[in-house]
Amino acid sequence: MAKSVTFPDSEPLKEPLVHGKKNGGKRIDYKAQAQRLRAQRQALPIYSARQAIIQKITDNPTVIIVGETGSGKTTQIPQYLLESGFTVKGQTTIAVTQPRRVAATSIAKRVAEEVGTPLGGRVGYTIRFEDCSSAYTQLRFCTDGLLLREILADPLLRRYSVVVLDEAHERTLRTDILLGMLKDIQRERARVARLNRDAVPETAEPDHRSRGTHMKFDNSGDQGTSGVGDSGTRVVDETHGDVTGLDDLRIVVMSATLDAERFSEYFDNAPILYVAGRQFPVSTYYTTTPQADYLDSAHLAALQIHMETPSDSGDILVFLAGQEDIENVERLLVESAANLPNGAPALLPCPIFAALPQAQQSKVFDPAPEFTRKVILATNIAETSLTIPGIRHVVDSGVHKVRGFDPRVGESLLVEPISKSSARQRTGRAGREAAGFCYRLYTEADYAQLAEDSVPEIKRCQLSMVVLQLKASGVRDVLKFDFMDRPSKKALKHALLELYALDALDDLGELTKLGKWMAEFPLEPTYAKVIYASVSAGCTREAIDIVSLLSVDSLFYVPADKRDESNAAQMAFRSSEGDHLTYLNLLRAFNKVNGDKIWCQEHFVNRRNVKHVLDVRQQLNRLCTRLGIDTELSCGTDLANVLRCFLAGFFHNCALLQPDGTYRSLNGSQIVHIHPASSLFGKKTPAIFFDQLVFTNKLHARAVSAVDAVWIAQAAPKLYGRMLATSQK
DNA sequence: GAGCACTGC
Repeated sequence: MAKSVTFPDSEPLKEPLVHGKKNGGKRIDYKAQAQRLRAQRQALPIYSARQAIIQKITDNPTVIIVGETGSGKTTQIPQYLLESGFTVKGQTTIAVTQPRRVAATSIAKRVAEEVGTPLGGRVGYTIRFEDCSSAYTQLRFCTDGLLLREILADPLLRRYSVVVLDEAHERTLRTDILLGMLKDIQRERARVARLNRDAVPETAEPDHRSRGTHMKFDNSGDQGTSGVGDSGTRVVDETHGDVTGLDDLRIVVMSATLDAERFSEYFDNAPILYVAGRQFPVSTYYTTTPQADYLDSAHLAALQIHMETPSDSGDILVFLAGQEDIENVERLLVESAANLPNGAPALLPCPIFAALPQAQQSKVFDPAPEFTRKVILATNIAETSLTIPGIRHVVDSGVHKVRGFDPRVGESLLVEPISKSSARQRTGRAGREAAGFCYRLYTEADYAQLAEDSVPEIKRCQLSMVVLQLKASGVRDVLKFDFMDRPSKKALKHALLELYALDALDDLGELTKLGKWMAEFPLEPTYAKVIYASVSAGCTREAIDIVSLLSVDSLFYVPADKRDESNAAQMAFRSSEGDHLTYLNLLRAFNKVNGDKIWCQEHFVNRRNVKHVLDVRQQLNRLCTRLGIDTELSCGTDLANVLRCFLAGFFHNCALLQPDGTYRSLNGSQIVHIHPASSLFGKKTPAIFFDQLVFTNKLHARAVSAVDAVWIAQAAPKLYGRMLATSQK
């Protein structure tokens, strides 16, 4: 388990009281512990709405719950369902999804304590790489991505009686797909539930089970009527086979902001329940004039707050767009901190962003020394993913970096204005422990111009994996799929064409055998295709290694002030063939020293990310073994073989060196630049392929390797056969 | 000469 002090967005959680079955050799009295927590539970704002919530969920297939920050919805509603017999021990489970892994685990721990059972028993969690649940689990917390993959194996989600989607307002890619699929599943479950009710003989039970009344509610939770075995009548459905005893699926959508109307409309006008929260007031200030340089303004604002408010009035949190911004403001603040007037309290800048190694990330959670105030310089990571205690002042630059995708121009990563809901979320970070202050580095008129909500991820990302997953889950016409926010037709068609080119779809757009195989992998289809190609090429070992390595976005950490040192350290792993084999060298070296901490520091290796790589690798190995693939198949020293395999998936990501020294992409003829962090930067390699193409200030190819142009033609003869033949002349 | 944040049996 990652040891982090991160907690989910909504509720401040206490550290779990117990982690295992035993504590200092003594058995834990779970019941007594739950008893102690009862008063806390009953003091939560949501407690007074308990009956109303249970009633609404009883009476409606779908309910939308808007719970403000601090309402207790995340920990309490799942328990209300558990206490009210919405699940039958050994038969049905309640799933509660979270967008983030840490949230799923920390909430499960807390709820297990409140329920008074060991974690993994009645209350458990399941996330990728980690299953802490059992046959007894009736309340399962999981990530939304995990539930999504579960649908592939169980298209009707038979084991679940209720699915609770938490943090739905974040509209992550997975939440959006889940919304659409759950709506479908709910309809199908209602249909087979009717078949079951019709099949029950008159004598079994009088059929007064109109909508929502066919569940018994008692606190034991053991006597619900699932109907399994009730009548002995087997119910078989044309599309789903044996559906004996299968009941309706209830859906609870939980959201923090006021976009509940849209969720309600989407689920056939499902009722909305509002639950008040517990949040301290935050005074918000705007600048009177637009700021030309938000880095400068952020620096001055932080300094001004520090000088004009007592240093024990709480720390300062500054929201900036990215690593570069943060490092710049940090430099300015370090200078100012050194020149503070005599007797003034000290100022301690603390940067935090995802690419920062864990050890440095955790510094923002350390209490500041005496007479010192922390200024935390953060990206969006501090908006939802982690909550830093002690913040009373927020400085909001009004910008963030957004990943974008347009089928015509590809991926982009650009600085853009935030939305109003984002601005409110940032403001709220100042009022978690006491009344706070928020300084927006833009005018009130500018705020009024901001979009109400951010664009859902599904409208700004590549969709090939989404489409493959939908197809594999039985959605035949993805263009007609009921998305809550529909991606553009162009983006969907682009994904369909990509899958067709990868041989995952046939001429009719139906999933091929290979496509079904590819969907088994928790990978972008391109990577799954590489693994497939590696089997006949005899280099599965290396293909799995490299695909795993590409699953994290920074293997190295390059501090701004130690660039040369860091580059020199990385030279040890450099392969003249490019980044893919450089990464492979890094992995081998890492394994040789057993991931030694000091070694990682000396080589500027991001240890946490390489550990993640090892987890992914193990999972891929297991999956391949299950599919009958020999994962030890290795090409030894003939590593060119592996690169050739990558072209089976990445034939769209190739570029050729032009006489003028630039690279032009093979499919779009755009000028691409090798990313400066690449081992091929500045080298003149005739033909390259790359993992990603992202537009920032230029179109950058990230993770680049050298290949033979002939291999490209061989990998996609229909696309490039002629073009390459003519360019050779 | 440069990388927002997440996730996946």
